[in-house]
Amino acid sequence: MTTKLTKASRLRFAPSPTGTLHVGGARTALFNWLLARGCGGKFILRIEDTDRERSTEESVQVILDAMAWLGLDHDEGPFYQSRRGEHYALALATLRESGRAYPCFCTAERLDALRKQARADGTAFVYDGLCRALGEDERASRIEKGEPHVIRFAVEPGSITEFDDMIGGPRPFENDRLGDFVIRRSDGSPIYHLTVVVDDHEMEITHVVRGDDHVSNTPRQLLLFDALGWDRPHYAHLPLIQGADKARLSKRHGATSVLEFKREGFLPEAMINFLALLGWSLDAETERLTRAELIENFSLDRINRSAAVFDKTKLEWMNGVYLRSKPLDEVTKLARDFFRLDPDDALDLISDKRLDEPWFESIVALEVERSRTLGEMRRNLDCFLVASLESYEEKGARKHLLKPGVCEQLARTAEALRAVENFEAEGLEAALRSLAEREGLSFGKVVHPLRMSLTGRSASPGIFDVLIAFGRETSLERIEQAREWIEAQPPASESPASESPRQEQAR
RNA sequence: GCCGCUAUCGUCUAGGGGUCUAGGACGCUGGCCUCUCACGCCGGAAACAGGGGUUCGAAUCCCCUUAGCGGUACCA
Repeated sequence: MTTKLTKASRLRFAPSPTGTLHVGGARTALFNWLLARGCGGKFILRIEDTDRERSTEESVQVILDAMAWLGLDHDEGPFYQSRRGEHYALALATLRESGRAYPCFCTAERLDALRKQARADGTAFVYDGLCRALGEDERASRIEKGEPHVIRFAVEPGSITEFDDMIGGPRPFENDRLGDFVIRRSDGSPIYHLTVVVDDHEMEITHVVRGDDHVSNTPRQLLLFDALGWDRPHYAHLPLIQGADKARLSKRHGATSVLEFKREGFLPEAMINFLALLGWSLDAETERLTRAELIENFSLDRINRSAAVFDKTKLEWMNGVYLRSKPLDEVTKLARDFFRLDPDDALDLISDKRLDEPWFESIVALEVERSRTLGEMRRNLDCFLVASLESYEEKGARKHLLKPGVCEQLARTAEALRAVENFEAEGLEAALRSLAEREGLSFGKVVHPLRMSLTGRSASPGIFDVLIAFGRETSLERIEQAREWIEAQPPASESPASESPRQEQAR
């Protein structure tokens, strides 16, 4: 077995189903997947659900869904540790027979006391091996009596475990710091360290690539591999991902679950690209890499040794880049599916039907370059999808609608629009420009109130595009509604800034 | 507390003794484009944690300090 990855290499992702798949786990999965795909080896999915208290089926489903969304397909599995009890029991028996494991009857109270004492002494807690000294006869009789006990692994005192981390380099470890650790609970279930070792061996895992939080587990697992007489896999420990405050990523950092990003309208390919660049880089400038390029170029030796902060803003930028680079019909389909998927979204029947019309593609075209995610696009497109506007953006209304003369001017704008022969960009521009000229107004003074009337906002696609998207009839309707709204507003308050001339200037 | 890992712009990073007056990207910012917003384009501010060594020469090697993170379970 070599460090180099070959077609014979077998890697795995082994999450515990105790919550959602967060970006850290997703990155670990991605790195394993890239490595496997890059060398033509196998990628195995294993669900580590030996903790019956915390593992849930929903969580398993979430992991599966998230992996599928990201396109991280596995060649074998998913295997469930909860269904592999006999394999662990067998390994346990072997260890018992060879004398490398023994029953321990120490109570939680005694252990707690030892822990406190160690703390007081300024040293790390290590089990003192009390029960290791027990004779087989006593062990048998106490077990016979039904005394609760765990099984501990007997660590060779004074020994050293060393391994060469493919990312971190040589890591010698004093086994005395471990003490005889537990490998089976008093309820008879196996502990993680044992299950990983048994599974990694039986599934013939050659390279274990996992989070940095597992480094301290590695010596224990190595000890078990050795005691069982099995070959050790190679290890690579990935630096962790941190939140903006440099703390370990958690719920308080906002969206951290992969499926949350999906819900917000991120694209899996952008997610993959971004995650790959968290702790790994190809060179000094390459930012965008396709899946194929990642597979081809990804390698362990260009992985950073320091933790990276998850920067959502940059992810948003990258997602925008991907969105903009897609062909329009593809974005349209994505948008349509995304809009319909959102359970919180109350698209009425009429607009839902319109999602299938060519018209929908035309409005998507207007917002792609203004949207970084599909969610943002949904919000930007809202004014086109509702039957009528419910409100006007406050600041914009104050600036562009509630000014003297605007209401009347909108009436004349409406007239001009009614008179346009061909309701397309050229004709509309000519009409509005000549209107502005006749009125002695800047073009913007004509456009802004119109934009507010049509979209309810001060920012939108180009006004001609907006007019065309609505069509003459709806455009005129909205102008009329805006005029009614303006008239319904209480007269300008007596704030010094707005003063009297405003009313008088009204023509 | 103890053990371990890490330390380049706010963030992701390039850099592996001279080519570094430290490069790219996000973000921020000035400008151009312009009916607004975006997009795009052009410019700007912004970093080698601190202190000792080693060396003719240190962002690069070593040590210490500091800071952050991880681990310290009958969780995984």
